[in-house]
Amino acid sequence: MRSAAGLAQALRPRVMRLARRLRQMQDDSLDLNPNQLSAMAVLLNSGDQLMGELAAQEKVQPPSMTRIVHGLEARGYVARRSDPQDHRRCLVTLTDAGRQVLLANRRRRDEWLAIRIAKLEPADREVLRQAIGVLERLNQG
Amino acid sequence: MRSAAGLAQALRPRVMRLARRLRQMQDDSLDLNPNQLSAMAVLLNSGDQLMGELAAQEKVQPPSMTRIVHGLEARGYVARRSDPQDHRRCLVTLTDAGRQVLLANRRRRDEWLAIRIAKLEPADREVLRQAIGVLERLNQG
DNA sequence: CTTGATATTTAGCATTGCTAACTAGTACGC
DNA sequence: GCGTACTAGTTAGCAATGCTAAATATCAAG
Repeated sequence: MRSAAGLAQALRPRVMRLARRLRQMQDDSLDLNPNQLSAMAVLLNSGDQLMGELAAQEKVQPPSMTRIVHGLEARGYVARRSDPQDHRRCLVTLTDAGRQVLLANRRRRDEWLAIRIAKLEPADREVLRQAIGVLERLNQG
Repeated sequence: MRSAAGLAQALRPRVMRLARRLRQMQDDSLDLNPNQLSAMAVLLNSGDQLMGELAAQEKVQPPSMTRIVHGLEARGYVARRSDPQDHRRCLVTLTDAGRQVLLANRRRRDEWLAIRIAKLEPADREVLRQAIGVLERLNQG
């Protein structure tokens, strides 16, 4: 079972299942939905963004991003200001409070996975370490 | 970076991203939503189910499963009959048409992944082959 | 045969995505 | 300059889909 097709058949359900469980971890006890969390992650990783850029990156339509950002703004996790060069544009910035909430949440999810990884054999961890690069190439290709 | 925490931090985003792309693949040109597809997968893997069992397995409330199954029944992908022993109960069965659609869809998604896997180096494929078992243990643990 | 429990469905609400239409700001040709 | 066309974002309203509460149908026990 080293053919690409065979590997795909075996890998897909396992990746999907792990992702589903990781996703379930993030909802508890946080008044942010997955979209809001995801938009904040873009701001953390790529810095301030225009509404349109955010919508494009998150693959939602502009009106949907308006709603998502409104929720974040109401909670004080992002701030908005109009672009001084072009007043049609609207720049969205992650606030310190937003950054803290996001990092805390990310840490919590990573912990859940880390605990499970810690229970594996050392050889299994070595496989995972190598898999990081492979997954990266798989996602980019 | 061999610690469980470090591995978790590196792996989580890559697994989530791959899963997101795999999920996006499945919607095109099929009149079934992810819930319906997932319910059919349960029927394929575990055989006929009661409405309640199906709802529990899919972690949705019974009324939601009613709606999901109605859609599948209207398309002829599942059949329902009341349990001969207990007429309150309702058994749901995958039809042949349903099985074919499900398998065709699964094949299509696997193909997308297989094409990407085929572009990797042989050494990378070997890592993936080993990762299958590791992921399995990670999901079970 | 009546009372209470169980499986499922129906009714109606909240959330969230979308498209279409609107508002505000910019840019270009005359 | 000024009107026309374009662009960024928002508002309005629809469709899909999750939920809870209440209704329906069936079973089980005294």
